[in-house]
Amino acid sequence: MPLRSDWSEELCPVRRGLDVLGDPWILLIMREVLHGRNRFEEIRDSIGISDAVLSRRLRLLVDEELLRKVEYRGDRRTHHEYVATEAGADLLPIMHAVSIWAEKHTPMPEGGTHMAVIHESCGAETRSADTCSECGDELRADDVSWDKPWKRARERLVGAPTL
Amino acid sequence: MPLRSDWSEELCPVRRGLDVLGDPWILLIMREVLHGRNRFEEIRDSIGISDAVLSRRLRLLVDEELLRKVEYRGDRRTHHEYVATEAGADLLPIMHAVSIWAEKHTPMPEGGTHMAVIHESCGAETRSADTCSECGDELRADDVSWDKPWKRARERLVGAPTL
DNA sequence: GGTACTCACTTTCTTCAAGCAAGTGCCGCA
DNA sequence: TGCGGCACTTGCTTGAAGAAAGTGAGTACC
Repeated sequence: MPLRSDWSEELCPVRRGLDVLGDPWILLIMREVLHGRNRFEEIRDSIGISDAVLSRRLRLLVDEELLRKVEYRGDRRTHHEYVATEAGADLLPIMHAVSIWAEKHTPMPEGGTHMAVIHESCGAETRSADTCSECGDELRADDVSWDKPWKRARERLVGAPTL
Repeated sequence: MPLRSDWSEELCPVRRGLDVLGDPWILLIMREVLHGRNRFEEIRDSIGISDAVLSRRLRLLVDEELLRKVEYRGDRRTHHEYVATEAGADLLPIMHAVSIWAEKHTPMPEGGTHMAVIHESCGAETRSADTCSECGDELRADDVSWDKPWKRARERLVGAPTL
């Protein structure tokens, strides 16, 4: 990763992981993509990132093979969109772990409420990052949705496409 | 957090979490502290961070109440040390999730080997971030150790002290 | 009492990314 | 042919990273 000291050769997996993930934007971008917001403008507008930074991050994520850039036939013209690879979809437990931690240990702001992570297969809310705390199944991005009451929205994750 | 745009008031918990954790050093520092390396020099030497950056991060972590700074009577003089709060110890599942992801999706460098996370209560290796995949118990920092064969070391985590 | 040493920082300096605004180039349409 | 939308790229200013050197408090030795 060119943005900082290169940790991609570190023996410790935590450190290798942070080489990619130790940046505030990476997980947010990946989350948007997993939520089906796949186009440059959609991502930019939903997370409030500057054009320049988003462009650089997307290139990095494609290089690191967390995203793939594909052409996509829109209403009237060809667009580009970014879709998650398996490596990208596997970030889901990290997002869950972060959100579980933050709900427990950061002050809930005005107007905030609990965000529930729903395991669609069994319909229950899970409180574990990577396995459903109800049925015990492994959580997969395409089988999970996030209930965000402050948005009155229940967003379905879309997971990794076929490679 | 003064290092970047302030996300501490965000409604989305992932974003609030990244306000603190979206920095490559934070998790590394917390990991060292949980491994019993509590003094400034120990942390600096084990992760290779510059004095200036470590100093700033430690202040931030104390402000955010992930660490507490305490006096400690050493061999012959009083030292300062940093100990994890409960919020700090609860970062463990995030570290696990990052390491599981990295072992699966980043190339293992020369000389690297699998790092096993051992749930000491049952003695088994776990492959889940927050619950033991063998016995199903919740993983706690003081009940987990990390087996790092490239160091020939099995390091016990020490968890959060009494507040 | 003076010097040396350790520890935990702080300061200084250069380089490089963030964030903002403006500009560019390529469709596809009227 | 001009226009607007999209996906960037460029330029500018501010500020953090990283490296090295300096500071100051506490302790030990002579």
